[in-house]
Amino acid sequence: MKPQEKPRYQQLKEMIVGRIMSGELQPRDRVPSENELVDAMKVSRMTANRALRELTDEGYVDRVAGRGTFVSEFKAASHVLKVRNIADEVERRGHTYSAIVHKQERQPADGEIRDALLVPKDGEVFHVLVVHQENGVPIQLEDRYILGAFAPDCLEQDFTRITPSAWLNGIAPLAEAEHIVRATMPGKMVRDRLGMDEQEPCLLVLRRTWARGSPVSFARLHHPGQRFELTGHYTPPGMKKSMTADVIELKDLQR
Amino acid sequence: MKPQEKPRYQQLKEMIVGRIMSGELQPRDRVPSENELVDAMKVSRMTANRALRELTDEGYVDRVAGRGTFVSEFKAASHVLKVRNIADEVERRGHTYSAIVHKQERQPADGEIRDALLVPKDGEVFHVLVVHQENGVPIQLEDRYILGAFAPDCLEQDFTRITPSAWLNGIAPLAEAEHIVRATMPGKMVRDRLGMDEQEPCLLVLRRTWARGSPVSFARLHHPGQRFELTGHYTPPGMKKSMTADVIELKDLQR
DNA sequence: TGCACTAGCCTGTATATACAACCTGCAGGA
DNA sequence: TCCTGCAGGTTGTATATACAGGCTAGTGCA
Repeated sequence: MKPQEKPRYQQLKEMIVGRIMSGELQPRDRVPSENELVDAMKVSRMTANRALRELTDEGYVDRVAGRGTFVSEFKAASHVLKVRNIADEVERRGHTYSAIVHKQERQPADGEIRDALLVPKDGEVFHVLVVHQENGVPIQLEDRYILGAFAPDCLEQDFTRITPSAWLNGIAPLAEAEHIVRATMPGKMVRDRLGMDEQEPCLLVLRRTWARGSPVSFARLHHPGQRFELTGHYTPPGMKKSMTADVIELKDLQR
Repeated sequence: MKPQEKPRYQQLKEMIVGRIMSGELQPRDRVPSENELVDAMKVSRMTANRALRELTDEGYVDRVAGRGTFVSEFKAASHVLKVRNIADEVERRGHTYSAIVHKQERQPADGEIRDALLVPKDGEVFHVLVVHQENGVPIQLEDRYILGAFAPDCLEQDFTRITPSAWLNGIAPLAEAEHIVRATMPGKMVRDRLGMDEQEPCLLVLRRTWARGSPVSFARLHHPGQRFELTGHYTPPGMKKSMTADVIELKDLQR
């Protein structure tokens, strides 16, 4: 190993993650086997094994003895700090999910949004305003801005059938996410759309996500404070084979 | 490898984690080196290496080439979903941390607390009520219950010098944690202790922690909504050597 | 046609070996 | 006395090899 070089197993990992992030390898696609990597990259099988094994631990790929190695379905971002897809949350509770799309339009990027998404000069963003409902009751107001260049066919999507977040995740795997959680008193617009009382506080989650190396979406997620909470559960890694993932999820208080 | 046996590297890992969890190995203690494990456990060096390397990834130990392997300072819980020690948070911002202890007393476990901590019959808990301050301004009201059997000398601690959470973490490493985040309107007691306005919402974090296999502490952490927020940052694992940890931290809005 | 079996690929684990880089403590020289 | 340099232990990486066990496709038999 030459001095300034990275370890070979690390090079292998970055090569494979690069192919996944660029979209060359799609979820469920087959990743080269250990022996193929041995031949192609001139490494020993143990080195290829280490690269693929670590990618498994990190959630990029799944391996099945006898079949091969495949790109994971939910990829990196589902691994550690996932805010679950709200439609899945609702259905997991056995309830009915529905959504109302209030806005879905193209607009020039203004100051705050332009900064958050690093929108290039005269670049555009899409603005989506959706109310998510559980059994017909509003539980989240999603106020989302999406980088125009990343998702050009945003206006053709039916966001009552797929949530914006799930749709974005399908375009390219999420590489990075930033969350801010605040307690606020909602303005009138938010209160009306969520059917909240005057005195009810609001749990506000700001979420910015990255893909392919740059921020692609920024969302303000408002939740009625009296009815919802975020929960997180942490268990130490590695000791159990079928570990429950560490997630932050939105939970119905059922009051 | 015999059929019903676990892999040897896994046995090694569990043996070492067992020693850490039981307190036999304390933070900063030296863990047996690879060659010592080779002799003691009759495995090859690569197998010992894999065990120790995975424990490093999982945050249990730190390794330094040339020196050895040592039990990590902050242990498992600091790894993924850490709510940082509030005193460290404040000092990291270059501000002055202080605390006021309002209550520090022994009491019988009542219904909700008894359930949360699985307190045995006629078991006791300690109740601690502390206001944490940044530059003299209250930023968190900590309302904590600690299992009596776990921390018998709780009443002798000076919680203006060490936070209850840091003290508990020193008794035994945290094995598991559960968080619930809510937006609420605070009651008068909370409002007064935190110096909040009537109309100001409260960011409430409920936190339950496990050690040695059972819950040991339950805390309600109230934060003034106008001044604080929780932030989380997620970056994909494994690609960078000096990765910023994924933490949820309490951030001063500096309004 | 239908079914059983096997060859061949795949992952999972384990070992022995090798070399580089790093750190500490100590011996020996200036 | 100070400090230089080396010996020995430690981790980090890489390779070659081996065997067990899971999966699949195709061969060949009934």
